[in-house]
Order: sequence, then structure tokens, then C-alpha cells
Amino acid sequence: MDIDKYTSHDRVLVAVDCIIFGFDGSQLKALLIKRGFEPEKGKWSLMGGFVNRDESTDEAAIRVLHQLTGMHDIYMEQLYCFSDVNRDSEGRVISIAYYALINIADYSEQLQLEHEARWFPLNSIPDLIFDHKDMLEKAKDRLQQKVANHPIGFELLPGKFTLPQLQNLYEAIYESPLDKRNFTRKVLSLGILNKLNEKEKESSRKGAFYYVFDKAKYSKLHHEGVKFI
Amino acid sequence: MDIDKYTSHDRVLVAVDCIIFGFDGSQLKALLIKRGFEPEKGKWSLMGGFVNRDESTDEAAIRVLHQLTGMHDIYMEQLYCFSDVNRDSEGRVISIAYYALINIADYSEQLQLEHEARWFPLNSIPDLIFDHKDMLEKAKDRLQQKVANHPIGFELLPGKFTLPQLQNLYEAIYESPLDKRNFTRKVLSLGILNKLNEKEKESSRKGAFYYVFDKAKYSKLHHEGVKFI
DNA sequence: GCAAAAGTGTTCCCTGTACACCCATGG
DNA sequence: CCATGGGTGTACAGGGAACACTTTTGC
Repeated sequence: MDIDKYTSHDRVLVAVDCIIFGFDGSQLKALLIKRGFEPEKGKWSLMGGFVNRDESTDEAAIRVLHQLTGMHDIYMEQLYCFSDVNRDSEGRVISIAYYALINIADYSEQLQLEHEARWFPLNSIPDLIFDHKDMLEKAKDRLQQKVANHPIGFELLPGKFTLPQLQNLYEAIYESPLDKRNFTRKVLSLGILNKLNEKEKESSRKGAFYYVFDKAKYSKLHHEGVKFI
Repeated sequence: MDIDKYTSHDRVLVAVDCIIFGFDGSQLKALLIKRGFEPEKGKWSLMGGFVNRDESTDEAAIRVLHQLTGMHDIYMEQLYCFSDVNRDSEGRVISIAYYALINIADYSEQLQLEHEARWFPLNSIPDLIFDHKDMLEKAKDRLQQKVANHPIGFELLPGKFTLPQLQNLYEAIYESPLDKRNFTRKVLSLGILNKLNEKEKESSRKGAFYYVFDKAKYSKLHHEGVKFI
């Protein structure tokens, strides 16, 4: 690209920060990393990084997420731009926050060690640096409203999952219990689930049938939106 | 503030662009300005400006809007960060888009002349510079979903308005007709409207009663959200 | 008196919600 | 045989959607 022609204006650092949600079968969690350097060394933080001159913020968010998790093709969405003048104690940095949904089982323990990362249940988040707590809260809100109209909750689950697991997920996102019969009827009526002839037997004696989603119908609803819950 | 301590990273220009919606009683419109300088001189554009080092993007958006309209206390909300590397042909600029709702009658003709600004109905928007068309489209989508759950449509109306005007507004936002009886029942059931003993007689022989909204109840719903339409 | 827009109720269907018992299995 | 969690149906209520005629008034 050419040299900028806008010469008389202030330039600022632009960062991205990622709120990474995961679900372990019963709890909704966020992936945080421990800062290994000052300031705020030892405090927990969202994963983030600076936006390079030759990449969009979307690209930067994907890059950061890949560096820190090794994962590709992750569901990710821009959340909000946080820009308070003093939000970062080290200088003027505005941050574009993104939230991502990942299947917690795909995240390797190896990477967890390398980056001093840890999954925290949303109801016991430690102190976070800067305005990262605000980001997390906003991401939670956004996830709640998004999930009501788009079947993105599935991004948080493994390829095959049981109805009780799915229900647990939605209960975790909404932080409130749902009626089992009503929930089952609703999700099955969408016609995006295919029942497998196989049971998950870890969590109960009887065992719960696995389901997978019908990729075609799923992406249709994903795109169009539905009243989901 | 201190000097930035992050020295080894790229800095970029950050702009804000404002999508300003107005309603003239029958059509939903956007306020655009004609670029008086190259590049793209003569093309239409959203109102925008650069973010200074000592202000947040919210503050910048408020400033820009004030400079160009003379208006204060406008309903405004952050829309999205647009950051494609080549979105601005003159350099690397990311832009935080905001959308604003104003009462079209409050906008002075004087300012319109000064800035070569014009209101365009949403269905006949001219070519816009850069990615401003994308911004406008996204703002329209966001307005539609926002308005479904929050009574912000009122921001677009004068202090007193008639039910037919209100209905016109919602029909304009949704780009589809609504049933008069159902609409009336619904909005009156929210209990945020007070009927005046005065009629608007411009647009019909019979005349339509004016309403104002009950400030207290209105702001409650404004904040909490309701299923509005 | 007529044209033009305002105002006003009822019915039906669908969807959301509340609610309780039997089933399969492992120990 | 018993404890645990999985799976299933029905009844009621409330809200959304469809629908047409009367009223007022300026010309």
C-alpha cells in the first residue's frame, strides 16, 4: 500500500482481545492467560495482541487465536470497540474485542501449559487486567442474545452430543434451568438434529443417545436466524 | 497521560463515521454529505472524522456529530469496527461506525447548506465512498433488530406525534406494512403513551390525536428492553 | 355528499409453559 | 431391587395475526 496521505492526525495502537468460550459438559467457561510480564504481572487477562498495519482486525483476531490455541476455523464474531483513553495503563490503545466459541475438548493441554492458560467458570472469574472484565461481561450478554436466534450453541459442543448435554449448555448460557420436555420438543422440531444409534454411557446408567446435526439445515438456520429458545 | 510504552508496534489512524437516521413522517432517511475534496470529490459520504489521541471513539463520534449538526444529546450507539486494509484509498485507516437517531425537524437547513448535506431516503441512496454503503446497510439491520426490543423509535419523532406517524415509522424501518389495529393495541398496551387533547390536521380532514410519551415509563423500557413489535 | 384518513373489537390459531410418570441400566 | 438419570404427552393460557365497518371533516 501507499504511504498514508493523512499526515496531520494522531495515530494510535489498535489491539484485539479475544473472549474464548468453552463448555465442558456442565459449565460454561472462558479461557484466560496469566500475564508473565509487568505491568499487572501475574494477573489474568484475555488473549490479545496488536493489529499489524497490513491486516484487518478480523485477521488479527484469527491470528492471535491461532497463535495461542493452534486452532483454525473457529466461530468468532466482533464484539465491540473499547476505547477509553486510559483503559490501558501503558499507553493509548484501543481494543477491538472478539468472542469465540470453541469445543473445549479440542484445546490441547500442551498449549495450556505453554501459555499459562486456564479455563475459568464464568461465575468464578478472577481479577482481570484493564477493562477485560467489561469485555467478558459484554461478551456474555451478546452470547445470550445471539444464541436466542441462531443455533451457534453447537459450536461449543463436540461433533456428537446428547440432548441432556445440549440442555446443560443452554442452561449454562442463560444461567437458568429449562424444562426438559419443552426443550427437547423445541430443538427436535427444528429438524437439524439426527439421532445416532449410539449412547453416551459415562454420565448415567441408562445412557443418552448421541445426536449430530444435519449440516445443510444447520447452516441454513445459522445464516438466516431462527427463534431458537 | 504518559508516553506510550508499547514502542515496537504499528500505529494506525482511527476514524469514526456516523450513520444518521431521520424520519420525515413518512420516509426513513439518512443524512449524507458531499465530499468537497479529492479523492472521491463530489461523491457522497457519511459524516466522519479522525479520533484524537485524547478522546475515546464515543467522544469522537459525539464531537463529529456536534460539529456537523450542532446537536447535543443525540441517541447514538456504536455499530461496528470496519478495518479492511484497503478500505480507505488514502491510507491505513480503521473506522468505528456509529449510528444516530435524530428528529429530522431539529436539523437546521443552515447546517445543511454549510456542509452540503442532504437527507436521502434509504431506498435511493447514491454511491458512497469507501465502504460507507456497507456501514449503512449494517446500521439498517441493527436498527431493525434494536427497535424490535427497545422503544428507541421515538428518538426519531418530534415530541408529540400521532399514532399513524408512529406506525409509518415502524413500517419504514421494517420496510413492510403493519396492521393498524394490531399496531395501535400493541403500543398503547405498553402504557408509555399519553394522549393529548389536540389533533394534527395537516394530513387528514378528520385529524389524528397527538400523543407524547410518559418519560418515566419510557426510560424504564428503554433501559430494560421489551418485546416491542 | 363524497373523498380520505382515523379510529375501533373479535375470533382463531399457534406457541410457550407448566406439569409427572415410566424406562433402562449398573451396581 | 434400587438408585440414577433419560425419555416422553397433554392441557391451558396468552399473544400474534387476520379481518371490515363507522366516524369525522374539509371541500
